[in-house]
Amino acid sequence: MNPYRPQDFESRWQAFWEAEGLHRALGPGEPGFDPSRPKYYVLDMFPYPSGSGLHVGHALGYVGTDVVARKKRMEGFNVLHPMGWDAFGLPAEQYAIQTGKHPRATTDENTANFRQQLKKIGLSYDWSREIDTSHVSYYRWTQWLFARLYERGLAYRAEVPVWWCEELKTVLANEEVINGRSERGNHPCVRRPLKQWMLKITAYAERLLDDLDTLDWPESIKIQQREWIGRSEGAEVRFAVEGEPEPVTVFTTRPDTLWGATFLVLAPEHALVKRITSAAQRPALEAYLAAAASKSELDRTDASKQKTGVFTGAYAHNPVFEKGDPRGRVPIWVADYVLAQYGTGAIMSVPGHDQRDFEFAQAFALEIREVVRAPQGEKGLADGVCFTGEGTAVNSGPIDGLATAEAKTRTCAWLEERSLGKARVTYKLRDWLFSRQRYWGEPFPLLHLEDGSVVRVPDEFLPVELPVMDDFKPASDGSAPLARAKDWVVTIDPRTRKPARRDTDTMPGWAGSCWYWLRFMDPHDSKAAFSKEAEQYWGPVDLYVGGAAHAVMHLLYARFWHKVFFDAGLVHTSEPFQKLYNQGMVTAFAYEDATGRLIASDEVEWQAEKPVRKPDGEPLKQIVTKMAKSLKNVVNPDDIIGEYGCDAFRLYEMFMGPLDESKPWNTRDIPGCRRFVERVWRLFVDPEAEASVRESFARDAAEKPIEGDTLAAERALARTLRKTEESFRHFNFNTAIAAMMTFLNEVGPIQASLTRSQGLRFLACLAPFAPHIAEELWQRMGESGSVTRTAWPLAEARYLELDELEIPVQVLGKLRGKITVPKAASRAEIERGARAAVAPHLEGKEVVKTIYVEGRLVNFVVRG
RNA sequence: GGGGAAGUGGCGAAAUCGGCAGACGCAUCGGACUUAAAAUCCGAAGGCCGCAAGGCCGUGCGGGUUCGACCCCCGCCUUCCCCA
Repeated sequence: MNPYRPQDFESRWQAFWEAEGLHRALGPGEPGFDPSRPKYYVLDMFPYPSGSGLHVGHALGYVGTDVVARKKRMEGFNVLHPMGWDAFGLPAEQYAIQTGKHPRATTDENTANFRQQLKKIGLSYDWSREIDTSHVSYYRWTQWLFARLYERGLAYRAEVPVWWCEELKTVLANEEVINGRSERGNHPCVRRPLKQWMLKITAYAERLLDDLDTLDWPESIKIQQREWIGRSEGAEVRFAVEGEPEPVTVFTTRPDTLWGATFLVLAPEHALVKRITSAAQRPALEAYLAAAASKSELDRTDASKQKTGVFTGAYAHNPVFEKGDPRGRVPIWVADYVLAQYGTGAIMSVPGHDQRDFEFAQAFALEIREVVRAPQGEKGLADGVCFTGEGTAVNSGPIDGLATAEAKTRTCAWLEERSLGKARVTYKLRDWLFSRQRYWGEPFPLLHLEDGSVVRVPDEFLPVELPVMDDFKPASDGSAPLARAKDWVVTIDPRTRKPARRDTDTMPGWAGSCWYWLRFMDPHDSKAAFSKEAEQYWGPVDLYVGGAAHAVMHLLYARFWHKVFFDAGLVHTSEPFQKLYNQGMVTAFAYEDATGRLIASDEVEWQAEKPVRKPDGEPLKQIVTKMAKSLKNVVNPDDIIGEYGCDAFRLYEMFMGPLDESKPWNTRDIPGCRRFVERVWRLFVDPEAEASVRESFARDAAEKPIEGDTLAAERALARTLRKTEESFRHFNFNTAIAAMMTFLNEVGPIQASLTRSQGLRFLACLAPFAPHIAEELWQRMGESGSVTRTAWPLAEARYLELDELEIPVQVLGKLRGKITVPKAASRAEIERGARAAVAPHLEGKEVVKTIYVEGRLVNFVVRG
């Protein structure tokens, strides 16, 4: 008896692949490496191994890349498809502080769990290349690469505001602060300046922007990155401050509106604020600064919020006016909608032509002056609205009458001639805050000498190992936990033998993911981060797949590091990821009662097609949300695989819809995929018989001529192969699976007419999606080796051609009939047939025009 | 607030270039097989009207372009994602 029992063979094939090393990616220098084959590097964004394990949403992208990797191998590529762990970071540390377990221990437990879960999904990773960013064998090279940035002057220290929670006595990361309160405990937080390591990503802003054009990435991601980098052209203008030697420098994108600047606004953190504030204004100002410190940048710049600010009591001089001209005397205000890190931390306010300045001026009764006349037909200042568009300069001395674009360049020239300012390009992108006062991260390979200077730990003395500590809570004075590892901190500079103290900050969670694709190319190298040969062969990543959630930060940081490596001659391409693809989010149904309260899905049952709560039958509303532990709607792949088998699970993941779309998981739909694999099984195997495969597929079965049902099957197979091939171009594997289902529907009734070759080609086509059943049937067919090593089957053009065409016939764009014509029919014949087919609809009407789309459609345009 | 996506049957979805809307699957209903059930196989099915033939309406809403619009343009509405 031969029923389909996946539990009997799925783990056996997984063990076989591993034992045979079928997914090992052999690289340069390894025995058996074949350099004549083309390479393909397909990479998943590696996961942070959280304690809650994988859910079916994570698996979506992994199955997607696995399908691609398996097909590429069948096409003869050397495929690099690795997996590892982005294991440093805050959550592990947080969890450790709560439970008292060391993050090393919990991280190892979590990665073991993830590895075992991933292996059950039958993913064809080369596990010999597994990496863990929190292992010293990895992070010593993170430190080494950081040193390359450092020696190029791209790392520096600066006082920047960071979130501080007085109640918790700790520095918090941005993501730990919500609406000015700590995520844990809901305590108030403030931003206070602290010395931090910064990376000078702004030095690469122009290249990060320009090189986007060379990448095969989704346009939406490119737009988001461009937006993030935020290039803007404008001018820097110096305003002299009354009674101060230092001028205030402002940046503006609209130098043409300089004549309309009626006040200045400084960011609360601006260095000049405290110096210039008058005694009378000081109390109000102090109160304002304290309030601003507790707001996030998001709140501060939220345009919908009421504008707040306070006058400093000081005045500046607008340099476009003569000394003594009352129009040039402008008050200096402080407002939190101006950010210290953007531009110069100070703006000139032109309330007539900037919406935020307009609202601010209205709120505080400041002067509004028109300097740009709106074009005919548009509402301008004369109509009482702020005009922010382009128009004609007025009340602006030397640039009066000029159009905005011309007025801008003329103003810049005017300023430069008089040394009052200059044209400048700025970016919204800011330098990257690269240090944390936390334990679970990479230590900086830096030493502080007694004279206050900072030196690198020489490369040959790397790694700087993270000391083992039992108490790694942040200290109450905001200093880093590593500062308490006294024996570790106190050291000597190996170069000068002078006493030194180690830097006690650690790198942020992003650090390890800034180069991991390079380590995968050569993961066990103890002499270098990666060998030149390996990088030369495998780089760049051909296909990078991950969630759109990382559209900006991770991808921008990774590109930045890679460009630095390129400049340092470490890599041969200036971009790391040639093609990027974002898998969609897998959402899940959740249920809420009449009051909107969420009900866990295991408390829900279905009665008469309606969801109700189990104990009392109260009707519930089905909603779609993300999968989250807190919503109790998480589905674990282990459970699904246990019940339906791995192949059915993989097929369902791909059958749900196009890879890039977000779609709800519905376990109720899986039986359809399970039935599909069972039907595949029965196509090849008679479950009632002892034979390993049906007679018609046996090795010694008589050769069948390609005619009749066999020809029909050949054509059906050709259509399936074509559709599958196409699905790899669009990453909509749901249509490939649908095509294979259609194939089964078509050949089911004529099973006995199928040839062995047709059966084998179908299995090869199925193999990337459902590799276990493909292997099992491949073996039962008596084929030697693994289906993963057979050639990818292609459709033969001659079996895709049809003898007859069915052509829809429309009248005035409405479908009124269909005709079937021989492939060779002439246009005249087709038109004649079409007229006949829709004759009743043409009755008494005049055909004005006949539209014929070659082989596709006829449309009669009629009148009367 | 800014930025990015997406809205098609009861549900997941499909539809080369602007050319037959709803392939494939789930759930549902009917039939066959069965003592019965499960499994399997065959069939029905967007909505409305109709015994039927057939007709009308239908891709979030309102306009537009076109012989023809899920697809292109303009304006709305709703939902989801991201913000160092």
